[in-house]
Amino acid sequence: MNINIDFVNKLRISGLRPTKQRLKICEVLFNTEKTFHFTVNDLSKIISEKLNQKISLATIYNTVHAFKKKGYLKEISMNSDKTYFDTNTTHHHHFFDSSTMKLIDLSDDQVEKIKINKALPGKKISSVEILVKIENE
Amino acid sequence: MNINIDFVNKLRISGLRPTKQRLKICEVLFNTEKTFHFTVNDLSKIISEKLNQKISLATIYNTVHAFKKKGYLKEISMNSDKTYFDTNTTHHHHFFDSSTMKLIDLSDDQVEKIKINKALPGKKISSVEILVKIENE
DNA sequence: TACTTTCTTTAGAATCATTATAAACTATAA
DNA sequence: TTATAGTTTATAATGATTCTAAAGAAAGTA
Repeated sequence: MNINIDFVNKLRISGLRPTKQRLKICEVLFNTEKTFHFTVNDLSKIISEKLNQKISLATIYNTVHAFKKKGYLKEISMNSDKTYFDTNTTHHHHFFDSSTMKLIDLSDDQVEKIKINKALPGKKISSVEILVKIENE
Repeated sequence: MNINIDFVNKLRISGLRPTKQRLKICEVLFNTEKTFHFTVNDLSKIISEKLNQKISLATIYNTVHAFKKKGYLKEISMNSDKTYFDTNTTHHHHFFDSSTMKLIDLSDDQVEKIKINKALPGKKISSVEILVKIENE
């Protein structure tokens, strides 16, 4: 499996030991054409149901947080009982469909430049995220 | 107290019975100059510690949700372990200061008009919210 | 290779916000 | 005053997330 060699290197470079649990999670998250949104519960189900593997929930939480810290995942800012993560770490925004409870990417160039005309002394902007809520017409 | 007469009327108009618990919560939330942000836990503390009153947590949850449903409160979209509410129900956005974990209003006219150049068939936009994360310089 | 250290994984317990339940209570209308 | 529908409440239940402490695995060193 040469796919995994990349992941092994990436993990090592990040200071994370390439354990088989982390490699499995890498495959699920980063071995796809398209980026996607997920909750820890989603990820856990993919691993146990689709791949028939057993990785402890605690490990999945640990790994997701470690990946987020390293910048390989983004946490999405929205109010929900669950926390959503995004494998698309480029700067972009989201639609949230209240009818289906699903997130949809809204790329940066599909939004006209946002200009914030308010400065807060001693503070700098670290991110600007738009959440567009949609519903059935 | 003529303040309360207003609240009694407002509650009645909204189809909510003006109970003493709801009136007390109205006073805390709406009897101030400035709007503010709070969590259910904050509100509960204000009532028990500052006002020395006892309102069940369940009632506070019920009331806050009822007020939100009627449009007297807004829920703020951001990822946090707690849910934040806002007594400012006009259309506006937020700064979230990661250093202090506090929300700051960003009024609509302090943001240049947002244009979303992506339409989703069969869906309509119900809200557009910007969250600007800031940190110490 | 053997040993040591440090990092990881794990099951299960603990925590914390929130919601559900069901009985007691209260506002309202007739 | 009485009946009814809406409310409050304590408490239990739920569900996501974090903590714990012990067992296991990777990396570094000789």
